[in-house]
Amino acid sequence: MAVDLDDIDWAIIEQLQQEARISLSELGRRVRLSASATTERVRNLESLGVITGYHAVVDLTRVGYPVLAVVRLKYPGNRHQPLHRLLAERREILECLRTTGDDCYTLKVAATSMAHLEVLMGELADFGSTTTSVVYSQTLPARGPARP
Amino acid sequence: MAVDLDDIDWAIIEQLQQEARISLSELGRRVRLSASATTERVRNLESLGVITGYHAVVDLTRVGYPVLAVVRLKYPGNRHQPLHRLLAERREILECLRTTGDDCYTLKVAATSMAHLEVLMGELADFGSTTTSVVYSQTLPARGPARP
DNA sequence: CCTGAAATTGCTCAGCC
DNA sequence: GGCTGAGCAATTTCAGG
Repeated sequence: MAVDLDDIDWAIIEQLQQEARISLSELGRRVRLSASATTERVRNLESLGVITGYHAVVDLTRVGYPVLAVVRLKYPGNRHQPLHRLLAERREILECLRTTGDDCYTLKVAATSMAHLEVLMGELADFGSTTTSVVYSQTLPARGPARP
Repeated sequence: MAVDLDDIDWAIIEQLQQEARISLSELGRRVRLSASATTERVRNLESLGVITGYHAVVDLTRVGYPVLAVVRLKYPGNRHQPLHRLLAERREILECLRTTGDDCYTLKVAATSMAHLEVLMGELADFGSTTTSVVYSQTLPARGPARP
């Protein structure tokens, strides 16, 4: 499942993780490769599924979601379908990880207010018992993995 | 702290959240705006801090991190400095949220193997008691908030 | 993987609505 | 605020080596 990546591949990945909107020629300059070779490398990383996408990140507070919460969901039984439907509908749920342990799911939820969070928690409570922690601050900037 | 955003701003944000590498003219076409107007809008969203960056997302398994874990850290006392140092050094820690509740921090950690995860947990254990859940699957694609 | 040239495309900035 | 159009710069692409 893992792909063999050399130094240049990793240099490309590092650059695009930091600044995804640079041109391929600028990227080539930074990793010391010609534009054509850079283009081919990037296309390859994309088609191998190493790079899965390029996304703008927004400041949640500034776009109107000042409340962020981590929710753990204890989900008895196996009927995951209804939860998946909720995930599809509710864009306030930004992330959903299925995990080992007592709490089957860990979610990241954005809300416009505590009242809004309460509504969302009500919907999640239909699925099982929840544990909610409100986020004070995001201690890290967005980043991805480095070369192992 | 919040910024007033109209429909076009949101259309721009939606597009860039999905596909951050499109050109400004292509973006303009999609949101039905001229290239110059689009450019000005995007620059504005950036300088207001609404858009904080553009980042490539990689498949953790394919780049050599097949193990992902959610770690909750119960952190007694107020000396956060040492933890911040660890965060800076250890790129395996992808995210760190400071939260309300018994567990002061929730972290997302990528590891090359369970043995590697064990090493990382050892380092985190220096700071307080930890609860670790290994992630089976990421149930959602990367996505951001929608218009409230 | 590189170079070099051609073609396309995108970007910027007036002037104007 | 936004549009158009021109001029300019840049990137992308594709041979051939």
